Amino acid sequence: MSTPEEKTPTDFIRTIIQEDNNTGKHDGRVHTRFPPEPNGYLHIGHAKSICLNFGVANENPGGLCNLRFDDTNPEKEDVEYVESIKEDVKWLGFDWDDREYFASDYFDQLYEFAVALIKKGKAYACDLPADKMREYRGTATEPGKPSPGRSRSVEENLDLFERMKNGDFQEGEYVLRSKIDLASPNFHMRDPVIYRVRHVHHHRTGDKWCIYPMYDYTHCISDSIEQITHSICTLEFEDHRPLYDWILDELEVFHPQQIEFARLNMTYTVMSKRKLLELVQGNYVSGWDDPRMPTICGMRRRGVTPESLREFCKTIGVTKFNSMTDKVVLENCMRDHLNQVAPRVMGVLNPLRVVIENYPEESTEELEAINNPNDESAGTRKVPFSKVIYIEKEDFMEEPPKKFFRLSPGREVRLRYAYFVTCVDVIKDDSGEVIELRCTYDPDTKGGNAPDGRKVKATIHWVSEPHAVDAEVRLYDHLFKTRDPEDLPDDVDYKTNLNPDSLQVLTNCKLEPCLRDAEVGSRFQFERLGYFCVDHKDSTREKPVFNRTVTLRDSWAKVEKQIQNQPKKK
RNA sequence: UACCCGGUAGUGUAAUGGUAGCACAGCAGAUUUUGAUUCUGCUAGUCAAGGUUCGAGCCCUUGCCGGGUAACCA
Repeated sequence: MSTPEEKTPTDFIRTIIQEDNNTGKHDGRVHTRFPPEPNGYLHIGHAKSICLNFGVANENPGGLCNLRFDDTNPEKEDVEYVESIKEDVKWLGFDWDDREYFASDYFDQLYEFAVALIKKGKAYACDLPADKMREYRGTATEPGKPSPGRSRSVEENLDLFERMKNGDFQEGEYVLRSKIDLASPNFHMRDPVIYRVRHVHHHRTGDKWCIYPMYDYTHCISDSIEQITHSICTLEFEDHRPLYDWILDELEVFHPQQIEFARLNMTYTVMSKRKLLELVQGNYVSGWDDPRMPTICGMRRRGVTPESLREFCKTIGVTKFNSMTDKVVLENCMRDHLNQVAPRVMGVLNPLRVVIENYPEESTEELEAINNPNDESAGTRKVPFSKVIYIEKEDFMEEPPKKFFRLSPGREVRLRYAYFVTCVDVIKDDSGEVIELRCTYDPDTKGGNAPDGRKVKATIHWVSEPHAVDAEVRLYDHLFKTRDPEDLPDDVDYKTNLNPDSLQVLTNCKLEPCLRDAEVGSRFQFERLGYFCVDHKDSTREKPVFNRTVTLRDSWAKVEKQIQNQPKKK
């Protein structure tokens, strides 16, 4: 068996870095950064970026990756997000050591650089209101018009900028703009705004500043200050690269290379922070860490392991073309890892009572069960068995179709690690619903083997009634019912694609007794059902709560579908 | 519309100008005290047309299709 994380992926970014190493561009130095804005929780798309940036650093001798918070827009940002981001990056398995930076740490330097730009005649204060500025910027086919402030003297600009900083102006009254090229076909070069006035409190600098630098201006300088060699970002910043380069060239400072890659899109979910925020605030989900969310904390709560998330990021690769990754790829990674590490247990989600008529009344046996067939060192455990047990409702059919191998009247099946049992009677309530089964067992088949060599076609799981732990189990399905929830006409809201059945809560589940002491966050395979994880928020010893991380592969479900689709022919 | 970027099996990705490979999905079979896992086999691809070349997925031209940008957000 191959360990999941041995072969390093290759992609165009790693190729660029390799070439730079070969030519000695940065003396063999590789320094990246992961630069989230602290205005929301990290999601699986960020995981892709984290794995790329930290991964590249880890693969190169002496490589480093900084964690930098891009906190230049105080209106949307908060320390709550800073803390969650740090927790998520750590949980994913990456370490930035002491290299934790904030763009806001550079506000003083950024200010001085802006002054330098003004002195060079490359920046000016502009008092055009926002709508006028848009108008002056021109169109795709017409160049922009110079704003009246464009011809101001250096001295005036210096004075105006200082007064902006001192709070002499209202928001929107003045901005600082770079002086580049109003006729550029690239709108980002038509004198973009680099500072705006905002009289708001910043979560780190407090009320020290009332002017805040814009992203384009801040990001390249932050990269430069931190001696970043490769500044990796997503595709939508391609058009910003000329501006990134222009600023650093004008300032004549260390010049990192910006490289863009395609962000992750995944089926049955949305990835934009705005939409995820909306789902949280509108109570469409229980919070950022709702297990249906594509957020890192949501997936953590659901039971996804960091190993499988990293493996997923490796699998999807890094390219420049927009793609839609199928969610089953993620699920495959989840199963792959959980299959290796998750202990097996038995749990009945939809219990059906079974009385074993010929089993002694007060007797209890301890049967030996294997904890993990893929890991011998996981050992075995004892599972109690008694006269009354629960089995899964789905494991019984009164009138079974041909390919149904499980229990039905008169049929014999194996109870895993226990005995062969045969159904001898079906008890129904007034409405005709099956509420109890009567079975007999064969004492010679203890442990699950028949001395006479006879075979059964099915082995089913079970839980002893007097020993059962009552639990709540939450089953999750896609958050959205369509593969691409955002693929809609302009006038239709994506929320109409929300899947009304994405959460199913089962409150009458019966679990084997060892699960009473399961630690919060621990993960198990409920045999024949899937992987489950103890919910870290709502689970208590008295009332355990489990989240289903992912189901097992289910080839029976396919057969079942075929049967349903085939019209019964006589 | 202008500018920028991109198009390789169903999906996601590989291939110094030299045999188009891998994974997931799908299909078929073997093993199985989980209809799981594991194993074996199969299916299926270079957007189009020209050009350069002994040879093009890769280089050039044109077209087609898809995405991005046109915030005092990042």
